[in-house]
Amino acid sequence: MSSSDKTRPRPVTSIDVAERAGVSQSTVSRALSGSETITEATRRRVELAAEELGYQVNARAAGLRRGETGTIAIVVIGRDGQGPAAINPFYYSLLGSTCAAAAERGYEALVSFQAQPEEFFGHYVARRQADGVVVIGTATNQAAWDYFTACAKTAGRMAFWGSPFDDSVWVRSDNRDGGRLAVERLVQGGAQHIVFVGDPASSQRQFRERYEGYLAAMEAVGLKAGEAVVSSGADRVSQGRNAIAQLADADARFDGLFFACDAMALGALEELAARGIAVPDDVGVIGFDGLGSGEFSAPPLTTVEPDFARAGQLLVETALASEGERPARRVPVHLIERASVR
Amino acid sequence: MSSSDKTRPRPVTSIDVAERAGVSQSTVSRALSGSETITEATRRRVELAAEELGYQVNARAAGLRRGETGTIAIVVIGRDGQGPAAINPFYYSLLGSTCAAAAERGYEALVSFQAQPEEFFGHYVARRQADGVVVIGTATNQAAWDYFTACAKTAGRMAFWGSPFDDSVWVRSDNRDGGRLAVERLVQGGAQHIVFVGDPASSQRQFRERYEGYLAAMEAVGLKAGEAVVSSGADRVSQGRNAIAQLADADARFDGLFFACDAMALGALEELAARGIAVPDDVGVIGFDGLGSGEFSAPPLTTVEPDFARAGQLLVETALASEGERPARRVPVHLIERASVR
DNA sequence: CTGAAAGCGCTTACAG
DNA sequence: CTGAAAGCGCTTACAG
Repeated sequence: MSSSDKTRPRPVTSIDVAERAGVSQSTVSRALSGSETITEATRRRVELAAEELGYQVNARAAGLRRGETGTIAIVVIGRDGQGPAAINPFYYSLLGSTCAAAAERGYEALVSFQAQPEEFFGHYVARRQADGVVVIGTATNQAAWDYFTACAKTAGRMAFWGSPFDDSVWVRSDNRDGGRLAVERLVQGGAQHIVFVGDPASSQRQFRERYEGYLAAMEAVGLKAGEAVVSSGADRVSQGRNAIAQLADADARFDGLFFACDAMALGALEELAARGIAVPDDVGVIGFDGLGSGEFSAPPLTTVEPDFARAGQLLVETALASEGERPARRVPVHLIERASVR
Repeated sequence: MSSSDKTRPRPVTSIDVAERAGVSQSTVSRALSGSETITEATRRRVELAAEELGYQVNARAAGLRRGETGTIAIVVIGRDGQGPAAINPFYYSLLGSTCAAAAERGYEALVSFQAQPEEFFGHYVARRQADGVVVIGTATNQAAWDYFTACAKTAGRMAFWGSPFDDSVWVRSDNRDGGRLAVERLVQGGAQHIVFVGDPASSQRQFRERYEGYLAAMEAVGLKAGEAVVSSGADRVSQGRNAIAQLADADARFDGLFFACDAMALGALEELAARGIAVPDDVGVIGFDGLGSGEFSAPPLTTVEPDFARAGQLLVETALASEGERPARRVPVHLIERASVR
């Protein structure tokens, strides 16, 4: 009685299947792994036995023998001291598409959220838990990026989204093209005085690229570009809010606003409304990231979105690439029209 | 040359460490796993050798021997035919806190997104890839839930959030309490004619519980409860929009609206604005889920939010519980005050 | 086409 | 306290 309580049912092994099918263990292995060198009849017999016994091959044992893990590790970096609730939804979308991309290539995804130094861990490949690791998440957690960048040096097989280091193996949006898209759309909506909001010196390296895209596009359309507006704030949303306050207080002239990310744009939309500045009539607004929240803002936020599916694929490909290989690293972007530009 | 191209560096094993430290493999194992029965000096020597060689224990081999995986599988069910981009952000939050809860208990999280029947897979425990599995995601994918419910019958060690089956091993919000919170807050804001929007017969079983909470609370405060408003639509957002249209077209009288989920409330907010019905002045609105998008809607959406951290913990605990155990299954909820109620 | 045997890299009784 | 040996459940040369 007490013994039936604590004993889990012994898992069925390939030996059990072999016995039932009246073949050897090797044959079971071959039959179930789809080896060519097996009679159709034998295969059928084995499959039947496996089915009857509810047998599933022990992935760990198989992997150990084969030397591959069939797994990719995905670590999502959070802000120090904050839980997964504080993760920017952008990274959740990216996580989702990276998992999907892994599955597409037949890999499992081992996911972890890491925010504090005590919990940093990146040696999945050395520990043979994964064949590669992709790191995504906030660029603001300096300690985390230092850690993972060091990991990459010794371990290899890592791919980054949002790394503050230009020399690491990153995958990024085509940010310059995004800048162009935004500026052209704003101009088309009638804007002449277009301001870029975001810190080009941010640890989020992509911000600078977006600013450069803005610069190039402004020049191309013959408009005068301005300095980037840099505002402070605990998070992106309040940075966006503060940027508007800053602009208004300085009596700056603007009829188009391009934000380095949607979270800032969303904060800005609030502040704009609070100050009675009409969007899109007084000013056109475009963000970057394609956040779902922008669908419900007032007005809904027009934004530049990276191709998430492609981003996931590139991240996985890069993490799995062997020494010499270097897959594409730029993810195409497109404009999502909502209602914050005329 | 070509050989150096293809050979990955041979991973260092515990035998290498043993050799370097001048001890046996057993001793390495004991030293590194924190066994009591080891001299401090020996342990130090082994640790040093391991460090110098960059050794990490092969998790797969260790797990195979130990018989545990140290992993929990998390499957996120999506709408049939749609990718991870279409996942309700609520489930991303839940995914995040479930991963965090797993990590807290020292488990890794193996995550997969499953939407189409061809990709359904739940035998992680049988395959020895995980010690338990938690399933979350849309209740609308009937085929998926049928599949996983069947899995649970044979496999055990599964925990569900959002299952359309009342008899499965689920974890849910304290929905009745949520209903009470919403009604009381609406009443406090001056509402008298409070309508519940959502289908009590929905595959999302929690909707019915929220309706029941509404019913009980209405009675408790001495107000007349109405039938639930059920509207059609491809997704929750349009269902919310349509509910308002329905209500307005029927000239219904209402000054308080309680939605079965935030996505519906968000759609409703749009439709309300389009019809010139002022929130919160003409009508108070409360949703359910704590979606981040509600922070940016006009007005920001007051909502009932489950304790995500607790939800993750309960899900993990339940998936890991052995035969007889039955951990708590109700997650407490609280009201997030934003601005859609006076 | 199939089987017997070795071995993937650990951990854990079993001795000493 | 430490070592030699067995074994976790597979897969894959190696024979036949």
